[in-house]
Amino acid sequence: MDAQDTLYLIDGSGLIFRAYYGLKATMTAPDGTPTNAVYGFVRLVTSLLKDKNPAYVGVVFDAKGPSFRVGLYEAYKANRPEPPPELKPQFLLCREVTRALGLCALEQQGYEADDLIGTLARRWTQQGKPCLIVTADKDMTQLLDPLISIWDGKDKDFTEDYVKEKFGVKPSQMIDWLALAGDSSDNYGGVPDIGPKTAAQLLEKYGTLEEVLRHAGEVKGKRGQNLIQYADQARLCQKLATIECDAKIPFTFEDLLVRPYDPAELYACFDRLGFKTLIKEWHLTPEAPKPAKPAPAATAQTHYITVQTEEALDHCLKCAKDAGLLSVDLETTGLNPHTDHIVGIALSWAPGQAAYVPVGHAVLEPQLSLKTALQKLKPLLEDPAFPKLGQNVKFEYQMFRQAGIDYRGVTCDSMLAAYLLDPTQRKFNLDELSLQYLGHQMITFEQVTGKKGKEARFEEVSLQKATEYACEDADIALQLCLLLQPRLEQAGLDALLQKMELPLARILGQMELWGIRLQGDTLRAQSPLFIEEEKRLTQKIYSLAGKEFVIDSPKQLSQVLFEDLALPGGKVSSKTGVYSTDQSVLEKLAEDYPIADLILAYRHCTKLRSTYIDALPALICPATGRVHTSFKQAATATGRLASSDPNLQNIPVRSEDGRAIRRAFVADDGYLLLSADYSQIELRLLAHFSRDPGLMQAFQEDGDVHRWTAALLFNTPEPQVTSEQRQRAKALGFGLMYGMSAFRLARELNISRTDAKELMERYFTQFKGVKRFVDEAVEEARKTGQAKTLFGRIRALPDIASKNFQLRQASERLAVNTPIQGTAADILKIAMIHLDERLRREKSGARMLLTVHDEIVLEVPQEEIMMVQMIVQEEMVNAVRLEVPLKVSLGTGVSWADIH
DNA sequence: CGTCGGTCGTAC
DNA sequence: GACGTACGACCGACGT
Repeated sequence: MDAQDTLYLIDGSGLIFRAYYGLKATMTAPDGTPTNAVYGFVRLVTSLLKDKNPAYVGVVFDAKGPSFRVGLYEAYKANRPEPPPELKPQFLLCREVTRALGLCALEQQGYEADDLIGTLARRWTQQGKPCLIVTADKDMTQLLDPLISIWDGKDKDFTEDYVKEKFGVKPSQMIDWLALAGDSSDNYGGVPDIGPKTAAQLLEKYGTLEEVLRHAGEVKGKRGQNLIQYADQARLCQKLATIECDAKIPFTFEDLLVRPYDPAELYACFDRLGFKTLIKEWHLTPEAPKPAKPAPAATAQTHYITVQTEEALDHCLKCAKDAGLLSVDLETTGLNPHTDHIVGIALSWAPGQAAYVPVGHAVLEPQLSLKTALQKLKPLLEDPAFPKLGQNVKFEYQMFRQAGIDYRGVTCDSMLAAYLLDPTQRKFNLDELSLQYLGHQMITFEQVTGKKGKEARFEEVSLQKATEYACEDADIALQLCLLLQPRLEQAGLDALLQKMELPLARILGQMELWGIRLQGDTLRAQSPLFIEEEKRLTQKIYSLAGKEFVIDSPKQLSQVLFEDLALPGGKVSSKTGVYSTDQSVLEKLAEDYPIADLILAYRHCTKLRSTYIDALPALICPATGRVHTSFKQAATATGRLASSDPNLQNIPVRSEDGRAIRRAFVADDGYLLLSADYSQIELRLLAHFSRDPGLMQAFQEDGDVHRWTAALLFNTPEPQVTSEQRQRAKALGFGLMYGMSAFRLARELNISRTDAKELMERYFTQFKGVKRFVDEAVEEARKTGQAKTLFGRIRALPDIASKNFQLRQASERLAVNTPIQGTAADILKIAMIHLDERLRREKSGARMLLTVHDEIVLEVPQEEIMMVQMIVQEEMVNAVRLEVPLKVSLGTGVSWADIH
């Protein structure tokens, strides 16, 4: 279905009412006029415009004055109360804003909105074109037919099945159903004693109202009598419920064409209503419209073609070979490489030049088969010497791999390039990058499919539309790569892209494809136990609190603890003014008040259950029985990876209950899990960067670094260091890397601020190199405006010289922490790349599955376990040469819990 | 009614 | 206010 062919009819009056009651009535324009209904209405209409990009829209309102139905029945809508005074002025405002948006506002004396909608919808669909009605009014379902569909403006489609399920009748019986059951909002009663259920039963049996009335004698009891007595009333109601589809109206469809809006007028309109967020979203300004700004780099002229023959594909390949590069973008049925498949391949070889090769669209036009297309493309795709470009090439790598192609020779990924240039940026999707770097607004997926999110099926899109969309993706990715490559080289980041991020993308793609085996039943069995425990704790907490409340709500909990029970509350949030109820506060309270302990236990239970026990089994891929996390390579400010869906980088390990969750992660049959993690990598990096002799020696001796530090710090022989001294040394070490304050250290160690301050000073006196490193890191950041890792990865620190003390201090902490955390991330990435290469060379059957910041998890054939342990250790330890040795600890087991 | 920020807790 | 990097569940205010 093509959005441009569709007529959209919006039931303005009905939606205004819904918006009014749905949104709180506290919103007002600067002049005091209530605006909640207008706001809801505008939100709906604007999102429709954005998502569907329609050509024809009518926004239909009830006319003032009586409708023709009053002539049929005096009391029609008589008991409907006047709209509330806060709503009344909003009707006119909605009409105004409709016009300001370039849409037609329709109304006609004597008719209700329904009649205009019915009439327009029928006339439009007579031309064989589809119509979508946006309304929340169930009465409208009588209009449903193959070309007329109804959407409630939120999440429901009023399909025939939906009507059948909800009301028990077919859409064509809706009028008769209303006639029998009545409609209180329109003040017609139908037949007494007959409600929705009975009406549906009768119509199921007899088909129509007239047939029901004819068989009234067969209906038992009072209802039968009433059917006879009130037959005429029912017939009248039938007339009232019938939407007039042949209204005399002066409009033509040309009136419904969406006109370009006048930005200045729209600004004035939104401004008067006080819709600030909308002004921002639409980039409106009070000035007259500027001429559309030319995109700085995006090519204005585009030549996109659809490839439907082998000859045409050959031609594209020749173009690519002549150009010496190829940008590739796949269109698929979805994002899961295990269950989804390729429906088309977009290729671009020069800015503005692209081709789309559809191979699996559910349309009648001729297409090449996937097999044919891939056969032709394979040599180029697998040629490591022929440069390929793309956006998020990890995905292409995965999809190609599932289709039997070993995608190689990628020399640029626009997402990764942009990430290296500025890793603090929020988003790296193609749309954002296009807007940011090329000043070009791309077509949205919704505009192409005409639908939102899940229901959208790219394979059903016409080849013409698909070509526009897919070619743009490949084209823009190519343009971005051409633009970003030189900038990378300029910034000295090219090697990181070529030698680190691009090779890693391939490995991550492979790791995600493997996934890790998860025993869902093991987890599912635990859920009821946790729920039981939660119930028990809940009751105990209620009884101690003396009332029931939502324990999960920090606000309510704080009220109970610190106001009702008047416990000593400490921290107060600056933003919300609520007493904190976090772990540290509750732990303090727990010394004296048992309720705090119970709440801690409750939190522990609900956390584990909702975040892991209930969530994880749902993410097991039915095709593989394993969970396939998504590793995000462009997510963190420091260069670390992130994991989501599920996040496998925060699976519990510290508590016993938590470890039970790790027990569900197991090796495949015949395999063992092998986990290798860098020991103290960040502290070792601190030693490396600072060249501090004391710290370096601690690692060279390969003992207990915290004990060693404590010995130096407290001037005590190592064996006599107390556990408290060791704990303090440990907290200091970590605190330093994070730029800790004396305040925090004091809290951590439960000592006074003065003692903490003195401790820190002692540390800096003893470890002079560390002090020097911290100062130099800050100084360097101030000079360059950025922090840098050992391998040249950068992070901009715009606030490093800020006059705002807080901002500046935060940046100074980042200046110290980012090189350490980021270098650790770099080292792990290098180790992964070396390890992958080595396992390949040794023809090992071991598979890398996960990585958790300083850890790599592999699945290893049992018979290879000894060899692979050696290999992993070697590659990790030798990933890089530092002033101090790297150390790796290894563990193996059937489950992930067996290892740590 | 949807979105989004705040708080909390898990990991390294 | 007051130690870095993430993801995500949940609540509840916001929008004007």
